[in-house]
Amino acid sequence: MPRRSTLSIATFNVNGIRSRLPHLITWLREEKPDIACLQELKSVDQGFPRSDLEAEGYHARWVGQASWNGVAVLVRGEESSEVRRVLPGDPSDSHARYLEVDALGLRVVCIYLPNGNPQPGPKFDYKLKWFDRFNRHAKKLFALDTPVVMAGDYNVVPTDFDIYNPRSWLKDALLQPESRERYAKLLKMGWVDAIRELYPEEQIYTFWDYFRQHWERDAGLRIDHLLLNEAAAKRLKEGGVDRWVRGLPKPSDHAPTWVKLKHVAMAKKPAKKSAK
DNA sequence: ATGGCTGGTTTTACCAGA
Repeated sequence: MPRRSTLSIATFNVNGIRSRLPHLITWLREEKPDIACLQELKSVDQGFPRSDLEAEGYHARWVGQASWNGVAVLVRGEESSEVRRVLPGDPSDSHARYLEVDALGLRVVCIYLPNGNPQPGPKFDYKLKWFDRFNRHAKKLFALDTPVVMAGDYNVVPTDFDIYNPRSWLKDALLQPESRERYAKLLKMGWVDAIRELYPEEQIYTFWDYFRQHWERDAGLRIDHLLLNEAAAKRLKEGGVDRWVRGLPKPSDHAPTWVKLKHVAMAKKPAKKSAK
């Protein structure tokens, strides 16, 4: 296993893992995240490119689904251990949107929160219900002594500062007060929005839609988030957005977003006996 | 108010994304 002084954890909505595999591999080689949470695989379990990623040195766990959704966690040079692959609270929910693992001394939660458009409507109702279930579970996770990182596509623009211009998005599910209230509730629990913590006064975007040359005009939204519990927030060193990946030809509409945490000791050395 | 673009499937037409 590679020696690590810091741990980097990234989240990347790939928008189709098979069509994005070349970009994903280019990015993994260039940035070498220790842990990568992926969303929108749009692939059944059998279609997941496990061996391609293993050839790059990454062990993967994933939850697939035909056509839509799908999440995965990649760990460089080490296996993760699965904690759960279903968000608790609704046995009838069959969407592949959640994966929770232990890896490299961290608890890592990878989420693909429902988009919720159009709103109002059943999809928006589903979004809010999913969000409520997530918040209930997040409350339990926050209490862990282990550092916890909840990373993913939250499909929420937390404030008007997190979008180039809210005007044409006012009716969108991503900006609704009901969505924002639930995100704010997480922060109120104590979860630290790592990117906002690091850049309190900069406009940071993680998503640029494919329309109207939004990328070229840097008309973006910040919707991919990494939330840290206290133990993780204490170790926060840096973070950022790998915008260059959004600039590649035929890109995902999201860019990888990441944090670096001071390394978590994996095992304590036996205490030295005092020399008295 | 609409549509602009993209990936995946049900493929030359659709759904969903955000």
